[in-house]
Amino acid sequence: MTSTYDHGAIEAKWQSRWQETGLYEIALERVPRPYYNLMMFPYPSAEGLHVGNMFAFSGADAHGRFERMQGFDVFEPIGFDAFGIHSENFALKVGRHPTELIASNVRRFREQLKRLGAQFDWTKTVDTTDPAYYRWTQWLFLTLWKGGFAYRGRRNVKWCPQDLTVLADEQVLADGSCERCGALVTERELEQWFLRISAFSERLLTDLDSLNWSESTKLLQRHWIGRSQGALIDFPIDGEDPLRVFSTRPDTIFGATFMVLAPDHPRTVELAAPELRSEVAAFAAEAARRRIAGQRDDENSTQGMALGRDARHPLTGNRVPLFTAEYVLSGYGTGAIMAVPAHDQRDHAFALRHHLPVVEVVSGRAESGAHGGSGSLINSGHFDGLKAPDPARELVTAALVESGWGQPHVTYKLRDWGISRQRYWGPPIPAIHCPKCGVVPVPEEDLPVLLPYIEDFRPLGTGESPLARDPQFLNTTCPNCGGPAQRETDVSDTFLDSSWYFLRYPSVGRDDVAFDRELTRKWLPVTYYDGGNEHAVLHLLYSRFVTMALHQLGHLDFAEPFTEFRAHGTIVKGGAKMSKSRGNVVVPDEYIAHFGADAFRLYLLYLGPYSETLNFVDSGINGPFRFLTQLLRLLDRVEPSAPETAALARARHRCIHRVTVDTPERKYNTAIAAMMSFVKRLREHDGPLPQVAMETLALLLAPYCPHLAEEIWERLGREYSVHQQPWPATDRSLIVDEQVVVVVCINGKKRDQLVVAAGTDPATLEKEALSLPRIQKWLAGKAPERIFVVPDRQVNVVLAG
RNA sequence: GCCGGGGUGGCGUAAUGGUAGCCGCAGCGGUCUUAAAAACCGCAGUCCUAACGGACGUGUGGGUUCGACUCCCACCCCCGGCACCA
Repeated sequence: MTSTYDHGAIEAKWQSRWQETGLYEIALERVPRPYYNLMMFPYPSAEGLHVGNMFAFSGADAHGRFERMQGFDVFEPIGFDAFGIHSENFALKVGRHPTELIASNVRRFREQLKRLGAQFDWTKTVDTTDPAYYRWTQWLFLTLWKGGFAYRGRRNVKWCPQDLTVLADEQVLADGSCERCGALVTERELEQWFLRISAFSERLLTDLDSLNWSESTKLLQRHWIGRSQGALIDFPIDGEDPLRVFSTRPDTIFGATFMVLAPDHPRTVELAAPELRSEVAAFAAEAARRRIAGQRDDENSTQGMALGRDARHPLTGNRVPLFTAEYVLSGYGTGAIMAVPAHDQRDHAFALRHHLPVVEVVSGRAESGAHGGSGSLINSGHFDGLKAPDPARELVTAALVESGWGQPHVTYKLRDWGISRQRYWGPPIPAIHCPKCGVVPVPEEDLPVLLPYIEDFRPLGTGESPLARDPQFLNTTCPNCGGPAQRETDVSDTFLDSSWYFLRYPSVGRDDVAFDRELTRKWLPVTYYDGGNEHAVLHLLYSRFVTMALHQLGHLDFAEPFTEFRAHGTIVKGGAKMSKSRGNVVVPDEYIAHFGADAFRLYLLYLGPYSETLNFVDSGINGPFRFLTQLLRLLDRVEPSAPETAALARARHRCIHRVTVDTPERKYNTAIAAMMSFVKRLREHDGPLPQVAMETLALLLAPYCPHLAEEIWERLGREYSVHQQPWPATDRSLIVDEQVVVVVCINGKKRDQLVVAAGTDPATLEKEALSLPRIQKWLAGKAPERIFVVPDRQVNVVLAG
């Protein structure tokens, strides 16, 4: 009896069959046509896999399965990104130790992922908290360090003076207070590890042009890297070193009427007139408080004070007074600017408030406030009349270079990657602090540096990681001199774990190398990467950096890790992001239990275009579920000897065509709609159904509903497995209709229609259209002015008047 | 503020210069049933009309075109990212 859809039994049956036969285990060394189908591995939260994960994995898996049926040997691994502050904070909250908590989350995730029925190769899975993995994360760090890409530096961290702990940015509330105790958060400077991503700023930017990635993702990266071209300009100060500024518009230098230093610029207090120094220092402190709190409004963007001292304009020798103001940031350019109030809005607002002169140097309309500055230079000495910004920018820069006060310069917003975390739940950074030898790397043969089990893993009050609590861990000997030494107690950022996991997958199981040279050459770079744009600038950029560095150090043959990247959309409900506080979280398990994984996958992909934000509707899954039920029931009507009518053949090939075109373009929704239409057509068909119709449906459905496709394939008497079959071919001669409806319009409005053979010539169409009684009536004896004929589509009769 | 992505029936969406609303959801009517569920058949943008038919209709206003959801200009709203980056 085939008429009931027992999805539970069907899905369990095929999942165990796949496992028994190792259908998705790829012989990585041997297979001839490697295709590395990667999706972003999940962070195993306590809530379990959410709908967003299910959606992404369904889409990415449909892609992988489709490519497999195109003849590729598709390697599709999955893993767990299980270290990190999120996990640790959650463990703190529920009062359990992350070691056991995360392990149980991972177990749950495995089960859920298996129920989804994706073609994951479970023999090649990765868990970032496994010493067999993080040993190589530590190796990566050492390799980068030895290669000159890691260094120690000082950076401010957010610090709660009451809890005596380092805070993550998201633990600071909008008013600058600690989310736990409400105390005002301050900053504290700590010595930390940095990775020199800025070494590749230019390459990370220019490579984007040739990468086959979603444009939306590339745009986010370009923005984040933030390249600006301009000049460094020195303004001399009597009796002091000159003050250096960066400007993207050196051509407006004649309009520089004052200068501004960031409150925390190292020279702000030093350059202030002696009687103002304490006041300037107080201002800087207050500015720092507001900056930590993330407070910014129009009021404090014009807040600032004079330093009581002047610089000199390098080209005119005029006096230019110095100020400090909050709107100038220490972290960008040189932390000081030449202010051109006529052509910069912020400078203009500041000048108004502090009654400073505004000198226009670019002609053009300036109705109110500053204008952007394109036009011709004025008030600029012998540069007057030059077109600005270009070519004036270049000529003024040249003059500055000649005078010795300037040089061309490119700056980037991208800053080096700070990887130190003063926390517990991460891989220990493999460094040793020796009083004699300084900071020395842990020898590679001593890896992994195991994360010790520490009962009390709460952050310490010293700004150090809780690992400092464990004397057994802390105290060691220097690998260099053999004397007593202490281990680095910070752990590394989770993003370091995920910056290289794709390199590991093919080499899982190898305990002698992070990644095998031959396997890596064969399988990487990743053929296709599917992921969310929330990782566009962190994970995806860090992975590119790590790959570039390893390439430069001779460990990889390629510099870019992901040949093709496609961003998927997000699932929302009621137009809003799902969140516990909104109470609109969908628990996928219930849907899968009730409708089956196939129906759930189909529903998620049918919701709309894969790359867009999509709205989850509770009852929506009924449609795809009914479709699968009907499809299964059609099997009862198959007679192997039944011939395929011409009309059915056309419908079938149209369906093949749509699914074949739409699937690789990730238009899963329209591909599914095409299959639904074909099933509808079969249901309306009188008499027995030809076997080929159902076989085709099984093949087309295989990427979307892998279990039911197998079931149908088997019930049709075909050999296991449907997923090893070649994709069906489209007969292009059959994808157009024999007869077409041609709409007849008067002045663009539909008035009647013709049914004619496809390909009828325009002259005939025109003649037949005009002879229609209804059209005759509209013409009312008048002659048409013009007639437009679109073959197989439309005849538009234009009447005067 | 800047940069993206959107705005189409009650809802999710389809159509990127040629019949707007494919495919679904929810709804309504019917068949079957003691009944309900399931299943199956049918209706369904809005307004006018007894009907034939007609008018209007893709965020708003303009434009290009024989013809515009689609292209151009201006604006409004929603979502996401960045946010004093000189």
